Formats: sequence, C-alpha cells, structure tokens
Amino acid sequence: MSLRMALLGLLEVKGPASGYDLAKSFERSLNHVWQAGHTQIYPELVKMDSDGLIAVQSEGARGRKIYAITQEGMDQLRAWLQDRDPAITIRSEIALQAFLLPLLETRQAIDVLERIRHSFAERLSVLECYPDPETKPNFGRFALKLGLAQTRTGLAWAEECLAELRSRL
Amino acid sequence: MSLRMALLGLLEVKGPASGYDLAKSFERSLNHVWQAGHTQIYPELVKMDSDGLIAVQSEGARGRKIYAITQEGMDQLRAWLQDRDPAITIRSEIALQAFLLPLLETRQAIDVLERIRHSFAERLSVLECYPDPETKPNFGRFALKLGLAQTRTGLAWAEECLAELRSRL
DNA sequence: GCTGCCATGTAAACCGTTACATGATTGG
DNA sequence: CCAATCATGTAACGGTTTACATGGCAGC
Repeated sequence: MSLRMALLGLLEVKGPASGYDLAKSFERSLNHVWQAGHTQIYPELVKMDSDGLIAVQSEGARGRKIYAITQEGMDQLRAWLQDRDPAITIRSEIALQAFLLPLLETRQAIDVLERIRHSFAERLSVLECYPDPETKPNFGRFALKLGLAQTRTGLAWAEECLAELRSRL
Repeated sequence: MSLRMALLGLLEVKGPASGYDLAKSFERSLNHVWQAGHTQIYPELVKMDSDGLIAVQSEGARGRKIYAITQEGMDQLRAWLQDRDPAITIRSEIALQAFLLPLLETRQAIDVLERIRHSFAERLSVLECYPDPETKPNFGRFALKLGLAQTRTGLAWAEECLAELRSRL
C-alpha cells in the first residue's frame, strides 16, 4: 500500500511520468523515506492502472508508457493520508547491532560502533546535499527535516556510546 | 539473517528457551529494535537447529522444545556483529506521510500531524517504562538509549511542524 | 465443564531483493 | 561501430503478515 501511495504522490506532484522516470524520482526525492527499485515499480504500475488509480496518458518511443494520476487515484491518496494510522514497524539493523553490543569485548564493541557511527555520518552528508528545508521551502521539506534530525540524533548517540566505551579501556 | 541473529542473541543472553518464550522475550525486549511474531519464529528455529546454530536441550510437556545456543551459534553471532555492515533501509510510513503532507489543506495536514505526534508520544511512553539505561545499566541499554533519543527527536519534530502549520491559519 | 490463556504449528498471500534478459538510443 | 546509458520487463527467492487450526492446562 505504501509503495502505491508513494507513487501516487510523485505522479500528483511532478505530473505524468513513465516507470523509468518514477524510479529515478524515487531515488532522488523519496529515498530517505521509502525505497523501491524499478523491479518493484513496473509491476505495481500495471496493477494501479488496472485498479483505475492511474492511466496511460500517452505512449512514447520503445514502449515507453506515460502514466497520469486519475481522480480516483487522488481520492485514494488523500483518504490514505487522512485515515491511515501510520505503522511503526521498526526493523533497524543498526539498533539490533547496538542491542547485541554488550556480547562483545569492549575493543570489538568499539569497532562495531565506529562502523555504525560512520554509516550515520555518511547518511547525514547525503541528506545535507538536499536543498536545506529551512532556507528553501519545497515539497518534501517536512520529511527531510525529520530525516536530518533523526540522523543527527543517531550520530550523537554513536559518539556518546563511543566515548563511554573508550573510557572503559 | 537479522531475525536469526536476534534469536541467537536472546538465547545467549537469557539462556535456553522455547519458541514461545522467545516470542514473548522478543516482544518485551527487542520490540523497539526488531519485530517478529511466533509464526516467523517457530519455523526459523527449526532451520537454525538443522544448521547447527542451536540444539534442543530438553523436551517438556505438550511438545515444548527448549533450545540452547551452540558454540557454532555463538561464533556466527559474533562474526555477524563484527563483519556485517548494517543495512540502512528506511521504510517509514510516518516519514512517507510527512513527505506527502503538502498535498493536503493546512487544516487536514494538522490533523495528520496530530496523529503522528500522538504515535511518537505513545511510543515514547512505552520506552520510558523500560528501566532507565542511565540509572540501571543492563543488557539492551545502548539500543534503548538510541530508541529513546530517536523517539524524542520525532516528537519534537512533530511539535515544531504543528506550530508552523498552526501559525499559517 | 467452561473460559481463558498457554503453546505449537501450517498455509496462503504479500512485499521486497537479486539475478537475468532484451533491445533502443546517444555520444564518441 | 562501439560503449554507455536509457528503458522495460520477468523469474526465483526470501522475508513478513494474516488467517487458520489444534490441543493442553489452570482456575472458577
């Protein structure tokens, strides 16, 4: 359902697009929020079409189909946004490793945390390349602010834990 | 793989347990880090047994099998912790709704955010019932600190966004 | 003896990833 | 003409959820 809503959102905001366009768009703008590759997107578009949420607006060269959102699609998107109580299913490999950390010797635990710290830092630098939501208010800004805040929190947590572990040596 | 490692971790820390015990344990202690129900746990234990990571230590009433972690299991758990670069696959329904928020009228967006704020608040109150990792250092404390910090960040974010939206009315 | 919780499982459907396959177009 | 990238898809596999099914034990 979420993938479907994400695609409807992109089609509504950015206008008609092909599967390929949507896959690129997904990567660029939604990637810090939801992930999906083209192998998942193409079949989903076919289903959404047959469900009447989107329609083929035109067909270009080499079978390129341009989809547009329908009224039904817009309605369902809004209904989902308004009615759906968001699931908070957490499945974080980082948090799982953090949970299991006490099983290791301090030195090894430090190595693991160092890697975790690095992955937060890397992610943060990716998010910071997006236009700053404070200075450039644009579409995904609420989500981007959340992503930035959560990642900074994760980074600070890793540094704090590292400091504690190092003090034990 | 992660489910497997989570189960190995529980078996190592809490000692031998049945599938049912593990499911309960999962719910109580790992729930803010990784989720799994009994329908996923029972078949996984069978596979782990046949892979030699755990072994049936004893059998109790009504087919209750008590599993214990093997040396091989401990080795694989440590190897995973040390070698596995944690995947950061983000699939957050909350962040997706946040992303799509600008599609709604301000008033409706406020309602949605209010619900999101509530779900962060609820989650925070659950996490705060766990023993405080600062005062009671115990097993899952690193993960719990992360969970608390991330949830507080989410709550603050929701409140900030709400204030901004309300100022637009 | 009935109700509720303990305890274990299976099956189908759904979602997501990885690997494979193919051809068209563009730029050098 | 060759390589890179555009563009679209399928298939197999693995992980997750939901629904179904069953029986034991404890307390009222």
